[in-house]
Amino acid sequence: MTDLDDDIYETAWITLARGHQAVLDKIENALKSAELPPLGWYDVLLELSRSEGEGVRAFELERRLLLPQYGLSRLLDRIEKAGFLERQVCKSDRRGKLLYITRSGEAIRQKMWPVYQKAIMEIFEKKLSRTEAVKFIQTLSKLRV
Amino acid sequence: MTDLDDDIYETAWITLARGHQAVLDKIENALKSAELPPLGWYDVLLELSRSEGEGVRAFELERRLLLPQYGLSRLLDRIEKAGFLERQVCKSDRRGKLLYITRSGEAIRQKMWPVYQKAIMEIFEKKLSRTEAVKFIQTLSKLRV
DNA sequence: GCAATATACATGCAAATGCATCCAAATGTC
DNA sequence: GACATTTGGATGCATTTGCATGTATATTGC
Repeated sequence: MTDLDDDIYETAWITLARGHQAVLDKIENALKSAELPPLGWYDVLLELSRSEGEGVRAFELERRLLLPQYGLSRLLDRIEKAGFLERQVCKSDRRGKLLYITRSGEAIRQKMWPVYQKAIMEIFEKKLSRTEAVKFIQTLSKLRV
Repeated sequence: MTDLDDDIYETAWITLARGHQAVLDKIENALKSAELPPLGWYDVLLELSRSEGEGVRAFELERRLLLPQYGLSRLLDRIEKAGFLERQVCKSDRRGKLLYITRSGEAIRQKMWPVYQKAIMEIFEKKLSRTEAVKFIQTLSKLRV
């Protein structure tokens, strides 16, 4: 079982976990320093923004952002309360809601982006070549198949 | 894809974040199904176990596990309350505490490990070659420098 | 030596999260 | 159509987290 070589995968996971945490901390700190909403809000707003006025179903966001159903429901409560999105009853399935970004939601998203991007770049661009980044993405993508 | 070309570093971060979440979910689910404590407890217990009775200072754990000071303080409260660790005043610096794993702490750690390891292996071993894992670790490590 | 500052850790309170369950609309079975 | 089952989403309640601050000891500058 505990073949010494197996430690490689354990190390891979620990490195993934700590690396993720380190980057996340930097991004959240950058947003906080700029008095902007947390990263989770950006993720939601970006998905809504990309839908080009089509509206997005909550269960779709769950899947894309890997959020638990109740977690997303309350995240949406908060973002909606801040006036950055709207929920509308979905006509083709009246159980569900269609989510739309508001004008001020789009505005805040655009204010968040440069801060967010700068934080990403300061870590990734400085430390990884483009080739390396591509390989990194390919490897990481396999973990979700 | 062009998308990948333009925002390669952004994509790298998103893939890192979602990949991390996906793996974490599987591990936490595995532990929960086995009615074992959450992953954070394992991280702490492992560090204490590795110290071979020397004791570990809380601020050391903070650094190694990338936990906020107050977060760790309360995580230690919970683990201590469960009887898995002990805090002792540090003689050479009376502000601090030395942390020791207990017998039952070591026992639970050893019960957690196979469940934890199985979850890791099911994702990493199946999807990444050893060579790929080594490269992955190298790349990820750069992000924390 | 002693005041000022920094470090190690704890804690009150507010906000976020997890769990279980609920409700309502849709779908499947007969 | 009537009834059971599934699906989309919300919510009460307990636990956990985040923020700000507190307490105690250690270190620094004079």
